[in-house]
Order: sequence, then C-alpha cells, then structure tokens
Amino acid sequence: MPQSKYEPIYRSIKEDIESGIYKYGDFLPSENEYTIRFACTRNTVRRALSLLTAEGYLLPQHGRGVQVIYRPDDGRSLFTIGGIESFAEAAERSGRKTTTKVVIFKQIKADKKVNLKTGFDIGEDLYYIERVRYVGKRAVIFDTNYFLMSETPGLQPSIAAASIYRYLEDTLGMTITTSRRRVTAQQASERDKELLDLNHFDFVLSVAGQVFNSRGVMFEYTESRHVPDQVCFIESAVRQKV
Amino acid sequence: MPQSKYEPIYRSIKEDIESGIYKYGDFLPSENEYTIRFACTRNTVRRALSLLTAEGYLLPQHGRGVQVIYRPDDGRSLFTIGGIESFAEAAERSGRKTTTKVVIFKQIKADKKVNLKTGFDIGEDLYYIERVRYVGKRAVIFDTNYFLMSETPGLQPSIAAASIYRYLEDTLGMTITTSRRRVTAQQASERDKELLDLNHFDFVLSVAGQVFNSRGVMFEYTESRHVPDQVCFIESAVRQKV
DNA sequence: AAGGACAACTCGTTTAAACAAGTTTGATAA
DNA sequence: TTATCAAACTTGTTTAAACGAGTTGTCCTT
Repeated sequence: MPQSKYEPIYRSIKEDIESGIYKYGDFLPSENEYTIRFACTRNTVRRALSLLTAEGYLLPQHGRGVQVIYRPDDGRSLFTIGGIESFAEAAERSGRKTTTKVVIFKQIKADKKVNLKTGFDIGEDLYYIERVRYVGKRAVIFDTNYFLMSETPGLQPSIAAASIYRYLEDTLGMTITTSRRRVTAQQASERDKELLDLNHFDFVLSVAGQVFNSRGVMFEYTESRHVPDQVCFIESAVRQKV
Repeated sequence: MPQSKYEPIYRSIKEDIESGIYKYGDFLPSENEYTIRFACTRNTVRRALSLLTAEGYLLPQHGRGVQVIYRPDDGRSLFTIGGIESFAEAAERSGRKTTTKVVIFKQIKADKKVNLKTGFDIGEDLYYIERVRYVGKRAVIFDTNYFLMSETPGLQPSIAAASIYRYLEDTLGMTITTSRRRVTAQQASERDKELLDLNHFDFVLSVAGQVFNSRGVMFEYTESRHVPDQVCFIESAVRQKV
C-alpha cells in the first residue's frame, strides 16, 4: 500500500511507457505538465522520473526534455539484475511453472572457511541450505544459502521448498533492503553436473551476494549457480559526471 | 569541475568510508549534523547520501540513523558493474599495465542481421571494430564495437588503439550518458579461442549493450567477451517497496 | 536570405520549512 | 524492579519558491 505520492506517479508513467503510449525516442510531457496532471510539485514528479532514469527507461536532456529510451524486452531472460527478486517472484512474473527441491537443510556453525566466503562471524549459528530450482522439468539453478539463525527463526525445509523470502517478509515481518552481488562465470563442478541439467554446457553463471535486512544486519549469504542458456542479467547504468 | 554542491559532499563522505573512518556497521553522523558540517540544507545532504545508498555503501534506517555496510573490495576484479567505465579507465584505476590491439577496423552498412543484433536501423553507416585487450601479456577481452558514423566522425584505428571514449568526450565534446547491458555466460567460439588467452577455459563472460549520448542518440553497440577468471561484476540493489 | 537577439520554454540545483513516522532514552508511576 | 509514557532524537515525504543553464523558435535587423 503506497502511502507515498511519488510511487503511484512512478508506476503510472512506467505503465505508460511499457504499454507503448510513449515509445522509444519519444519525449515525455514536461515536468511542469506533469505537476498539473498529478497535482503535485515538481520535486515529486522529478522523484518519480529519477527512478525511471535509474532503471534505464528515460534519458533527461537539459533544456530539451525527457526522452524515452526503453525498448521492450526480448523476453526469455528470467532475471533482471538491478533488483532483488526471489526465484518464486521472478517465475511468477514470467508466468512459467517452477518447482524447488531442497537437497540439504541443516544447521551449522560458521568456521573460518565459511567466514571467509560469506562474511559471517566465526561461531555464528547458521542454516545451511542447498536447493535446486526447476523451470518446467529442467533443473536450471543450484542455490546455496546461509541464513543467520538468530534473524530467521523457525526456518524449515517446507518453507525452503516454497519461498523463504515470503516467509521472512510476511510471517516474520522482516524487511529486506539491500544486497551486494558478484556475478562471475565459472567452470561447472561435479556437483553442478550432478544436480543441474546442463546439457552440453560445462560452465555456469554464478551470482553470489550478501543480503541485509532493515536493521542493518547481514542475515543471508547466497550463491546461485545458473544454467547459462536460461539466464541473462540486464543492467542499466548512468555515467557519473566527474 | 563540480559546480554542484552535493557532489563534493558525496565524495567527502565516500572518502571517509573507504579510508575506514567509518567502518562496516558504524552509523554515520546524522543528516542534521552534516547540514552543519557542510553548511547546506538537509536536502543537499540527503542527495549525497542517496548516491552512496544506491552504490551499496549505506543503509539508511528510519528513526535510527544511516549505517555503513561497505566492505573493502577483495581486490582483483577489474570491472564494477553499475558504472560505465572504459577499459582504459578501469585499467588505470587498478594500476595495471594494459594494451589494445585493433584486429578489424572497417565501415559497414547495417543490414537486417546487424539491425536485429544491435538495434541500429537498416542502412545506417557504421564503424565496425574488433579489438583485443591485454592485461600484461595476456589477452583477456575481445571487444566488438559498432559505432554510428554520423555521431562519431573521424574515428580511426589509431584512436581505437588508445581510448575511443576519451576521443569522443575530449575531442568531439560528446557526453556519454546511459547504457543498458546484458550479461551472459557463453560457450567460447573458435574466434574467442584464437584471440584470447583462455587457458583451459572454453567459455566467456559476455557483456553486450547499447550506449546513448546526451542527445538521446544510440551511437554505440558493443559486445565484450571476457576471460572468466579475470572478471567479476559487482552490483548492488535496493529492494523496491511494493 | 542570413544572422543575431531575445523570449519562452526545457531540466538542474539549492534553500527553507513543515509534518509524518520510526527509535531510543530517560523520567515517572506502579 | 518493572512497566509506561513522553520527549528528543532519527530518517522519509512533500510543498513552495527561486535561480541557473541549455535549447528552440520567432522576430527583427542587416
């Protein structure tokens, strides 16, 4: 429920772009025009526009106007980098049928090796989870999760098989905020080959990262190893003025 | 030269974080504190802070303060996703010795195939460039560029061997603004194996994308194929409130 | 016809103020 | 001691206004 004013404005304009009312190359109505249309100040309009700019939808041009540079997706890429989206959410959005199989679910204590890899302090109690994600009948993602037990009480295999994020947000009332991820291409391990339907591929796209909650506590470290032909990360960047 | 007020504030705080004055887990001085320190309004402070938040340095917490979640890099990754940085710039930043070899430099007309791949209109005059980038003696990146001739007049092999971006920005006075990139892992082609020092790898990390200038013209399409052990893309995301 | 000045637009930055809402702390009351 | 409550913080949102600077088109002059 958006109690903010800029958020529905942002969604409205985004909707207009995605539905093709404003096409690639078009200029949007001016900021002043929008202040009238949405009955708000220029600041609020600019806030909505800046979100779309950061997403690569818009290119503001000093003195000229705001141009649309969004082009509809080629489809086919499940994930979009630049957002935090769980597997279940991404699947739902793309309308494909997906399932999750929990391979390992156990409790561990962080040792030196885990500390180096994940950043959790040595001695912390963690849930260690391995899951395989299927799109249709094909195993496409191999997930390894470390969750901080103190922040994620009551986590169970049955929850891991559904959506951990939904549990954390809806049941525990946790707010997930920021993540920092590293994307690399890696040689497929024996375990990858065993668990994933790699077909002729012998490499994976790995996305590893830490996730923070709204209390500033890093409560999750995850590595997702993707079958290369089913994933593509889209990122948009705005060049820094020096 | 920053004529803006928030930019030096942003850099100052960033510097404080990177130099360790404020460490991982610490809370920054409050916004009001900063308004005094920098002699500006809260809006201006918040603008600087929001940049650092978007970069994954900070986690603002309603009612509590702004926490530092930045951790110094593991080093070793040449590129950081989330910015537009040329090869020459990235190399310079990391202090490594790099060279570029131009393999192909020619003029072409966009046909249907090029149009589908790059998004340039059919019939457009383009520069087609292939380059290999070396770090030390090792060939680590295979770049394929398409530049719109009308927007990049005077482009020459000698420029391609140095830095095209420097030419565009400094000589032509162009402003590079936004890019949209797709990151995928791909099987190494014969040409990859021929040109890159892949060692035992038979796959590459491909980053393909379009670049716009400040006039909203897409003037470049580039695909960079990276040797997998020398690259890592770091991305930070802030979860959308729904 | 060509060129220049200018007005009227555009977006970019900053100030100032007010209120909302979440968190912490400490004083007070039970 | 414990529980409650309010004050004093924190960040989040929005308004309003002013000025700066880049772009475009018009009109007037040459």
